[in-house]
Amino acid sequence: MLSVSTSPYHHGDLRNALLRSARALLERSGEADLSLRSVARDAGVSSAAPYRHFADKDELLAALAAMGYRELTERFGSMPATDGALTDLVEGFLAFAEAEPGLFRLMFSYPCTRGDKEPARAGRAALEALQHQLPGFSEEALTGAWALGHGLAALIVHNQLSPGDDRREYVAAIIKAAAKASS
Amino acid sequence: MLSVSTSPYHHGDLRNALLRSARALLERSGEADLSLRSVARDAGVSSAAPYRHFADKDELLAALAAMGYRELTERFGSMPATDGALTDLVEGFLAFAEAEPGLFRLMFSYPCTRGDKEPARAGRAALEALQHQLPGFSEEALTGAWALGHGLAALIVHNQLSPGDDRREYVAAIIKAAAKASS
DNA sequence: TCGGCAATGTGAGCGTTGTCCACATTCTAA
DNA sequence: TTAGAATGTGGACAACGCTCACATTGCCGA
Repeated sequence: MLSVSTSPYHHGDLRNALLRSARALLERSGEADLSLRSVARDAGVSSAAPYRHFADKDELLAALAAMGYRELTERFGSMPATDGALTDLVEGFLAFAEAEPGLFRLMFSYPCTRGDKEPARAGRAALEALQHQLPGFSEEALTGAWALGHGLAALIVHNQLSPGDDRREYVAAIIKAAAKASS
Repeated sequence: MLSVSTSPYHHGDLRNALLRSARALLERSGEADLSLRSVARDAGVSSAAPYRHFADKDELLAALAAMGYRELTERFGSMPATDGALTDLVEGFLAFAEAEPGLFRLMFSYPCTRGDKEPARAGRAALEALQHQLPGFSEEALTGAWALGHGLAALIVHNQLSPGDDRREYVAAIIKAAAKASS
């Protein structure tokens, strides 16, 4: 056969291709329109193919969420442990949520009623990694910063809050105000 | 006719009945299994009936989320404006999320890309109501407490954190630690 | 009082989805 | 080389969101 580029029967790296497609579709069309079939279409395979790599749709989403947590951890990994680290931590959440709101929403709304699911583990791992990376801060302080970052980012992603021009300054102001009010 | 209790053709209060059914199913089976058809079944009507009261499924969920925000506001409405108000505020989130995790998740994961949707408005309204109820605190402090409450509750709902026996003390410790670390 | 219209409910049906199945193709190790 | 594991296909099924034409009921003006 001289046919130039008939796609081979076996894809070669379908699992990652599906994750990439899903991630792109998530940002482009939103979670509601993210069907397994559309992911398969985007990756150029049949609608049954994904089941060779993920038990069900949920498992694909879980892998995507876990991927997000790992990248969030990396982002924090390159953070200096200075005095403003907690502000940087919160600000990092906002930057992440702004860059990929779809993935952010998926990560933090994934229903993990059973604690053994992958995203829950990945989330805990991210929190624990943070404790290693910033040993100067107490566990409570880091948990608080994590929660504050998540909460602020969620408010912004959901259009209930819009920080001004300087996001970092805004975050610092909120932390300072809350700290003063609760002292 | 002597038939004792044939349900009448017209329900009478179907809209609220649907909301009640949806809310119950949300807690019992989770959001993934919450179909408009199952809500209709639970309310004892045909699967097309809900469309006389909600434009689509999304609108029902939006109404449910808005309802949640109103109840959250009420909860905070009866809060004394003492020194520990911010801790109470955060703790209120945790209590709400614990009581109805399904509704909590729906409220805070509802995709409001367009800012004019009802839940986004209800969320903003709740935040603004808080500023009226606790005039002694700055807007930044209240926003921070709101975000921290949301974030901590999400961590707990998603099984990534389990506070000890005394939740309020735990919250206070986190606020104090974060405040100290960022001072 | 009655007649008609708006409001509200029904059942059937369309297109899409998640998932499974039997089968086809390719890769790999013995 | 060849058997079996891995990976892909097309077709099917039930459930879903949603729409339509039609049925039933409540209510208001003549």
